[in-house]
Amino acid sequence: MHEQSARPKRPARKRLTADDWADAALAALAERGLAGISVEPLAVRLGTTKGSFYWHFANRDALVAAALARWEELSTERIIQAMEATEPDPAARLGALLRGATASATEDPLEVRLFAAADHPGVAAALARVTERRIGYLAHLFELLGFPPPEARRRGVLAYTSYVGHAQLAHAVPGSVRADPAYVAAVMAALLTP
Amino acid sequence: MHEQSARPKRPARKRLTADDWADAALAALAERGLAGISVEPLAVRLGTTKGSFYWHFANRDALVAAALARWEELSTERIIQAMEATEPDPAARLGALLRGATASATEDPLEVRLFAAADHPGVAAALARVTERRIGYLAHLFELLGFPPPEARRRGVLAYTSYVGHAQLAHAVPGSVRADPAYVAAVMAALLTP
DNA sequence: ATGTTTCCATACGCTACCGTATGGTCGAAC
DNA sequence: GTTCGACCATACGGTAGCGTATGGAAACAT
Repeated sequence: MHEQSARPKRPARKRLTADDWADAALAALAERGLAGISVEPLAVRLGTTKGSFYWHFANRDALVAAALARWEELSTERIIQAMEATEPDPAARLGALLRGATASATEDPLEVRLFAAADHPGVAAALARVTERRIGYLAHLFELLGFPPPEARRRGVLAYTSYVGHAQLAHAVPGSVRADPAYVAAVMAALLTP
Repeated sequence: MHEQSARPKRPARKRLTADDWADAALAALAERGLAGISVEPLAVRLGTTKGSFYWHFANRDALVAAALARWEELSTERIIQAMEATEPDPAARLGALLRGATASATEDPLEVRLFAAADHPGVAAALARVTERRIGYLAHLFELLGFPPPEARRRGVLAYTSYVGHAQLAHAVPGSVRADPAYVAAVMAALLTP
């Protein structure tokens, strides 16, 4: 008790930025859902108090918005990376995309949490934008593969719904969708058959 | 104020049963998610008070369990009806199932709410049972269609994930998956191609 | 009609969280 | 080294919901 340097929290004993709060909010969102973005518990976790929070943000909803913006930014970054992945063949690119998506979906609960929180207007809006971008990109790939636009869109929707459903099941009913290396291949075959 | 017969609530002025509470809970779950199952608001809605509730149930979680049991019962009833539907051809039966499922999924938010609440152990358990029954039945149909068991299971999973994903998208991003009569047909074609 | 059982109303305390108010501290600019 | 503004701590009040306690009212049996 004779030295006050060691607070009971992490060594992080400096001042915080709004981004620090947004990152923590995004992490809490992934771990506990939208309700996990709560000011006081986050403050404890960051080793500070509400006083800090209400300096950087007007209210809780502003923090939610910041976390969503961060997610949207990251998710579009990813799609750009996927597009720039040196993989010229559309079919191969589609396969890599699907493999990567199903793999990361089983690990990362974030997107599942977002669907669970789609009641929130901000969440719904962010989801709408990201969904449209992704389905659009998938449809684009199917067009490159020779499908006419309406059919390409249908297949894009099918590919994306199966991804979303897979992610949901993987988190809600882990046993139902156990790792099967042949699964993605079967899905690909179904998606590519003319 | 001279006649006490007319309470401000509905004409329902009789005593309640546990099932009345369970039904109300299931409705609230569909409308507002798991958090919608809350004792005091439900009491208001039923024109009564917490006193009634805590007579019939030990606590909130018992009510959640009752609502889940009711859902599970209804959902299995439905699959039995679907199985007894006078439709001998497996492919036709599959098509009818898919059409009915995607149609009802866009209207009824209940299942989407359940996935959103899969953190709750009871919800997860109910979902697990229902999911396993449904995927099992789908796999059974694919076996009838001549696919070997592992492939039948894969296609059952694919069919079910696409249903779940479709339901999710329909509720979170209504615009993305607008009614397309050719959609189910395309999905069917993809699922049935050998 | 009276006593029992069943069912409900009300009041209370408790927890978790949001948001405000206000004063304190620390670092940088002068 | 004082001053000023950025940043944070603490105390406070408010809301929503869970669960308990206890006194009644309603239905039913006798």
